[in-house]
Amino acid sequence: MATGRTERPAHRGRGIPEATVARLPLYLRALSALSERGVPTVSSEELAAAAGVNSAKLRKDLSYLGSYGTRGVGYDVEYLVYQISRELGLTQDWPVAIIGIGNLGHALANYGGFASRGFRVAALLDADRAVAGQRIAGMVVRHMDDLEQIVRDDHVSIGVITTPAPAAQGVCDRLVAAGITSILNFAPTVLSVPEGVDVRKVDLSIELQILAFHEQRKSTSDGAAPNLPPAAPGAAASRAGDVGGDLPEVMPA
Amino acid sequence: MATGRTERPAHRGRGIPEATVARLPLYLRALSALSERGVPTVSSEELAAAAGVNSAKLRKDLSYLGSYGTRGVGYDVEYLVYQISRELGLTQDWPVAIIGIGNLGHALANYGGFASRGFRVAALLDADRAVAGQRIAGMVVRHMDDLEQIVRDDHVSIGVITTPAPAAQGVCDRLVAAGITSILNFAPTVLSVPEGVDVRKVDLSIELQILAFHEQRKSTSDGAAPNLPPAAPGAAASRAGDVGGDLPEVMPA
DNA sequence: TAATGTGAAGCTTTTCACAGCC
DNA sequence: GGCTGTGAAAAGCTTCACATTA
Repeated sequence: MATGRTERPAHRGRGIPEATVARLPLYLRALSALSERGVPTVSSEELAAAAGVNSAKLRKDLSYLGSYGTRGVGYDVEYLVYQISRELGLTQDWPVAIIGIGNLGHALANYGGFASRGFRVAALLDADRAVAGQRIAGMVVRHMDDLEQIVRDDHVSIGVITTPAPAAQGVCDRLVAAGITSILNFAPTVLSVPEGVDVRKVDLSIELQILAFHEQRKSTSDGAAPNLPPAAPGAAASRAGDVGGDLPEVMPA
Repeated sequence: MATGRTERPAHRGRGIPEATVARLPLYLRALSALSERGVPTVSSEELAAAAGVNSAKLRKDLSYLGSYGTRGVGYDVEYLVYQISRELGLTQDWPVAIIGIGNLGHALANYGGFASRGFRVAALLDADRAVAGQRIAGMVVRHMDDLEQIVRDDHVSIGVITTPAPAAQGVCDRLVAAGITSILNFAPTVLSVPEGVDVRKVDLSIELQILAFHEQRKSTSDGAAPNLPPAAPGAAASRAGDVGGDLPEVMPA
């Protein structure tokens, strides 16, 4: 999410669009796969296909980083891996702390994908003293009391919040107070943070609801229902204003 | 409000912008909290604050659903909860299958947030016969062999893929062949699907990389480094200088 | 009077299409 | 000949500001 800061480093050619930044990791992943297969160069068409975007968009995106391709040939895979890694800041180490060691925190602690690109799980924390002390994924879970000290000593730069929703804002505030300016929030709640702190969220429930919206459209607009869903049992009952009268169970044409 | 009239809600049909759809769940969550606290009405200003957006955007978003507010007053909380729920398709039941019961699948199976809004975990599946048969979150894990039958018999409408990346496309293909048209993918890979199938992805590693990008900018553009990150291991510490790049060699992490 | 609903303006992102270069 | 890099057009999204209405 945008920092809201208006001041720009005034570097010529800087100012990569947010939408582009969000796709760079995708390109990087596709390039890494090519690299492992020993492929030396790749065209925008091929790379775009591997990343699931169209080639014009890919070329435009890459053009914000510089002119790293060769006309008539394509892009050097290794070179591009390096340039994107550098742009994303993956050539440095990013110690991460996971706060809230429930089911999800536990799963993330064991998730291999963390380590792969400069992200290193530096600490696991939990508010429950029964959890603190446990050994998970080769690390001892620390108690929340030590949060500030851990952030300082281990130079934690990214906090991952996997607590229950009610605890999330409090944890967030403490992270921010401890100097952390990048937070990944898995708790289903909106976090409010001061200017300059970036929060990104991962929200299962929101994703499902978006899918449901489109799924609903599919079965109502087509005559042919793919996997007909069973009728609704407990729907939100309307009070306040009889809703049923207006648009009762619409089935728009 | 809402009398028996069949006045069409302004933008019905193909009309609701994708960006708006993605925010409706956020509004719904904020409204549900208000509802539980017994708040009867809410202004766009208040609701927007609770959802973390600005009020003009909120009003515009809601206007795509219809004119559900009252000038001078605000929105009726219960009524709006119902309208958004209906628009999102949450007044019906959405049986979900989770495929791949590793750490993450396990965590999701136990995650309470599923059940809350019409999403019901109908089945857990795994390719490993040692996992199939186990009891998790009150359900018996089924073997992948039964996928097609389960999808059919339980009217599964959404597939959640939590397999390792290499297995994901195969699972996806089978889901699609079985008639599923909505997929939530947690595997770090691009899925290719035919037209008409919706895929949404949740990707931890991408989110972290986006955070890293902004974090890097902060420390290089500001004089004041918040939590100074330790220098990279072997990486060429090329700072914000542009192109210049040579180094066709990679710098993996 | 207070707060919605919405044209219009301003931005951002995507797509097009082709000049330029290897 | 093939493919990148990029202006320009189109589409999509956000914000403004105010007429409108309960």
